[in-house]
Amino acid sequence: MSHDEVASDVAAAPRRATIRDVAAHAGVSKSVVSRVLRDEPNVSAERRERVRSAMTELNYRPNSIARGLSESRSGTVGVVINDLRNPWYVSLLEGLATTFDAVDVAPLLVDSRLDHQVGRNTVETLLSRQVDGLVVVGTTDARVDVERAAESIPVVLAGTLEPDLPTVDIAVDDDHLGARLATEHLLALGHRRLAHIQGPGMVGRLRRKGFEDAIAAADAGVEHVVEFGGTTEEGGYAATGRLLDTAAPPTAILAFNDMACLGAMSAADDRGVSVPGDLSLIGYDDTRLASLRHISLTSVDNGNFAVGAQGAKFLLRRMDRLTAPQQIYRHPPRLAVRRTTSAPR
Amino acid sequence: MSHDEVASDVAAAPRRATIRDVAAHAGVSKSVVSRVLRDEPNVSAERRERVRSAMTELNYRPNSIARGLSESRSGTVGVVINDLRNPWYVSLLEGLATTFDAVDVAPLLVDSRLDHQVGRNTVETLLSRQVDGLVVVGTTDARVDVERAAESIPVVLAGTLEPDLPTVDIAVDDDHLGARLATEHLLALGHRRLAHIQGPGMVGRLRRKGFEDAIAAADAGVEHVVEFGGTTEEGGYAATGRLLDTAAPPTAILAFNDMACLGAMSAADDRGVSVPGDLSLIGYDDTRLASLRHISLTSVDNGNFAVGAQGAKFLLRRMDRLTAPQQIYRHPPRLAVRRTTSAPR
DNA sequence: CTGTTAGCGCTTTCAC
DNA sequence: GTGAAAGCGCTAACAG
Repeated sequence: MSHDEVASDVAAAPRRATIRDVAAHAGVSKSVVSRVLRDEPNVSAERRERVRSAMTELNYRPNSIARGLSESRSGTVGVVINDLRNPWYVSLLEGLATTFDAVDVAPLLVDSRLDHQVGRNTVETLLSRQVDGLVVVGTTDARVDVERAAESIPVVLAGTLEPDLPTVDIAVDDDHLGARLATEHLLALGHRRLAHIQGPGMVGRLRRKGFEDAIAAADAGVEHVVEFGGTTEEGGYAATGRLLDTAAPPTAILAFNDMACLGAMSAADDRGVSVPGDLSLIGYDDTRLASLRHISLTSVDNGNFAVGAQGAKFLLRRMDRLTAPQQIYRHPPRLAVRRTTSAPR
Repeated sequence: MSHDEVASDVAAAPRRATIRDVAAHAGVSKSVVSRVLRDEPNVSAERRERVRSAMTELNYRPNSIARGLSESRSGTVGVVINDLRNPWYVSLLEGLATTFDAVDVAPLLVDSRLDHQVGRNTVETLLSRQVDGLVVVGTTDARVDVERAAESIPVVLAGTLEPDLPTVDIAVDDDHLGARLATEHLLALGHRRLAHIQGPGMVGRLRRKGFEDAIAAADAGVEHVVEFGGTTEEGGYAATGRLLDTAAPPTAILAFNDMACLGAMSAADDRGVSVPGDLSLIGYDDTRLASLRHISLTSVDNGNFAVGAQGAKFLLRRMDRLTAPQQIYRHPPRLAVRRTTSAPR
């Protein structure tokens, strides 16, 4: 068969150089090239150099798919986030990415809410993509899928405590402590009528407990009330409405998160209740939102970068040893005091 | 060799069923299974059924890596975002993901700012992961890398106009129109001293042009000034400071984006300038931020979901035909009027 | 240290 | 219709 130019409008994309081409070019065998590629020791300095320069000359780039097939791993991990629109996860993701990058693992990010909308099973899709592990970021509604996944691949939770399985590691901030710190701050300012807007799941229960325990530890004479508000601005807005439209409204509110806290702020605005004059507010997560000047929310910094980084480390460890005993990391949170808290009038 | 149980703490993870197992189980050849897998026609109904049930029985899941190696494609595309912390891209991403999901392509999301920090080359990393294409979301600083990448794989720009290459498709909103709409709104309200906070790059220039053209088309007697402010809250804050601390400050400002607009809002707060009473403000992108009650920014909705969806379609098309002629999609923007604009005092 | 030889799980000819 | 055989680009034994 002659080597005539095939009629085609596609530029004759020069086939990528393969390990074989490099071997030929350097006058060695494939194996040597493979060894150089993986920085193995058993290669003479001279040939190593020869291979290296052959690689640059041919503009060689290893094919990670082929490698994956050989090593039966993909070099990717699935990162399941419930809803990308609430950006509390941003620095957690950065923590994950930084750690994974260092070992050449690529996170495959999926928004399970979105997947749900288009009717596909997030976890199943990731599994068929051969992800080497799974990071569940924040409360998930794909609980059973996660449990099933944990049977076949390493799974860690970051920023959530559920589902709590013996072979699933957990990296979170200490929600109980965070809520306690926030509440103590309010008590120290002199507030005596406090409210908490509770969020969902175990995290929600822990933050509530932290709130209540701080109050229980305080002098008597502190009133408190808990209202369910969820994770959204909307939820915080509604809950705060219910709290403020009472005979003796609270003088301070600890919200489940920053979004709900913003909702609380708006509810206060609507009623002419001044923040922090008439009402102190504390959020949770210390998102970028909280630090915007115009908002300037006092908020609990849950150290999400560290949580993400530790979650990634847990996963990497578990990738070596699927059934290792469960490890839990609780990051100590820190209160970031800004302009939505002050002493009560 | 005997089949003794090997001492191991790892649960004998039952090897995933392969196409071979399915074939054996169904009593057919690999080829038939492969055909069923890809919904090819030339398989008798009876055997097709047999293969199907063998698959379910064995809980078979195709290995996308192996498939990728065979078809020399990975089924992934790289999505390069400059900075995840400014969430203007969220719905653009949803548009991308929705379209890609439908054809089983997985977006590999990378934050080039973060990559830059850890000293790795975003585009190069993606290429070595064998992505089948590249989506550049928003202004990028990896311009030359993108240009190089465009030589070997399909590239589209979403929400940015640079680098403008003949084989790189573009999906954006019509920035000139968007800025014009916003400016006309201000003019219609009666404002006669307007300012614009300009952002970077071609998008920045277009929005500025839209601003200026709207004013040029208006009755005479409209003063205007442009101040560079960039994309961040910080930048908007500083620029607005400069604008307000003059003898005849503007009564309305069109900011480059919502973040800068929030900065503008804070600068106004600091000076006791009331919004919208003394100063009307318009953002751009209509992010989730803008619609938060407490913020309630008038903003230009750039239809990012549609932009993302169209960008994805462009890329899929180009994956069939790398050198197709350039296509450009300009989404018509829409002004979302909220509480930061009103007639001047 | 080096080269040879088998695969990894799938698609893709090409005969039958 | 169906099956056999030959890869995709790499890693991983195994002899030398």
